[in-house]
Amino acid sequence: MQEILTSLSDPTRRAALAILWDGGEHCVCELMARLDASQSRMSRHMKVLREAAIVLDRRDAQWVRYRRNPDLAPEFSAVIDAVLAAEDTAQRKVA
Amino acid sequence: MQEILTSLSDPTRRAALAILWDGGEHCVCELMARLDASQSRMSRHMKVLREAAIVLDRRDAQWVRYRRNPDLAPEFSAVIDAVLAAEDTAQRKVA
DNA sequence: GGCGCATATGCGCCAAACCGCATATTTATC
DNA sequence: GATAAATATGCGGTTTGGCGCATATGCGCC
Repeated sequence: MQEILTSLSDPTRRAALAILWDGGEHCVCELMARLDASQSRMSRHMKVLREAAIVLDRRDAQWVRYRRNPDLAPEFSAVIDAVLAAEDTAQRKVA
Repeated sequence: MQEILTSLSDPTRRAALAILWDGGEHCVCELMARLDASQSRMSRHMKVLREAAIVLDRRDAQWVRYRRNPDLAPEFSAVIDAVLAAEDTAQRKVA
């Protein structure tokens, strides 16, 4: 739980999760581009998410593809879903 | 959202929320005792929760009674509910 | 084997978070 | 008005987190 929440307390990591939460695979380079983050920054953030077991990674040629961990305990998935939904709602309110 | 998650990333604050989430009022001295936290530590943690608008406080004689903020946006309440539920589940699994 | 692209990581720096200790403030009691 | 209980807060110290820069590593291609 602690690790999950620490992971969620960074806006860049939440944004990355919002992208990964579509269920698909996304390479670091894509995340970098979409989130306007430097390479080392993005890589480190993904490491945090990986070590918290929130996401899984897979080597594919020169890329590393990240994806949502489907085996994450449901209680934790529920937390992440709630956070992403809340952020989405807050976003819409502003827009 | 950032403030909410920062608030939730401390275990003492989560424990305090778990107590306050019964809907009742609880003074700092009670939280101190139940969470085995020093006075200044507890007071500061409650300040964080108050400034994030997660809880409300009320002066009552020499005590300050804290309670859940009923007007917290539902998206945020949902996040907190999910976190407390997850922690509860994790707890039961161990016990 | 050398080159180029994608990713990871060691290092040092700076900012933020948490804590204990001491002190201030508010209120009740006598 | 002095005293005691409950709470808040200024201060200094330690830890943790995020970052950029440089460098290492893995992989495909020629």
